[in-house]
Amino acid sequence: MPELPEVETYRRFLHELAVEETVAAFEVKDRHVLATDEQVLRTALVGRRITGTSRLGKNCFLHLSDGHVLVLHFGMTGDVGAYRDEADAPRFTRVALHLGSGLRLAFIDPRKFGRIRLAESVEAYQQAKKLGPDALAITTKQLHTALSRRKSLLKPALLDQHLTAGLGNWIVDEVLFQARIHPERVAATLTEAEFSSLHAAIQLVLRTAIKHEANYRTFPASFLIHAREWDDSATPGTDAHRFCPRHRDTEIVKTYVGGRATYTCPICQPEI
DNA sequence: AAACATGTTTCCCA
DNA sequence: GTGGGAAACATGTT
Repeated sequence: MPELPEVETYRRFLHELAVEETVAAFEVKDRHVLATDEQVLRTALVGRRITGTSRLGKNCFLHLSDGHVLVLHFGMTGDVGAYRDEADAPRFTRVALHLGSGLRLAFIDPRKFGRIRLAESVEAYQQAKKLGPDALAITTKQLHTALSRRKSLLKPALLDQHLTAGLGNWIVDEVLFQARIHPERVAATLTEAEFSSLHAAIQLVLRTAIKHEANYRTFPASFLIHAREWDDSATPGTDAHRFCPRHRDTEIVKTYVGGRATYTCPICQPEI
């Protein structure tokens, strides 16, 4: 789940519940998700106030009253939750922040690919991870500059968080479908018009997804996402799922690009 | 029951 | 340094 729109949705959830609250306790149920020493985290958190939240790409930040930030990265299966009684702790809660109000915020992560760490600042973290500009903030010009030096395939380039931060596998497929560009085009060969379409599609897909709180099933019918996982009307003997929203007779094709499952419409997104 | 999975990092190779 | 491919991580779902 956690690509940029999910993380933005989580951030808003945490913002409402946590800002102006004090951290009363830091409970670790599974150390595996900690990227900073447990005691260091506890010392940094307990007694501090949460002054605000922010997000960069797929990373969510809780700002602390001493200026440091708690960085949440949700890996592949991370989620957030809130509860009051231990008996109501969500399944797979790995870490819980107990707030002064008595509410407990859960960092939920079945597969434990997510990480919690402390950073000096958002900027310090961005530098350490060499993260590019947020995918919602990147300009057409910045996108153009970054991609026009790339000889790699377009899809892997867009997934590279150093280039721009926040795009994940599902979003990139949707963006490329909306922009009508094939994922295996060489990044540097896009035309001016294609760079513009690409930028517009990134904005459209991210804004739409955030508006729907990343609840993919409620996305517009014009989105490719509906032809994915939950739509298991695949034609027997093929790897296709359903049909292109624009060409009702054309089956969406599943391939692998850069090792990742990739869905395209062969008519909308002609190869090379 | 084997296959597949939304992310990131690392290693090996050209 | 650049880019590709595969593996590893840990575990749930189909």
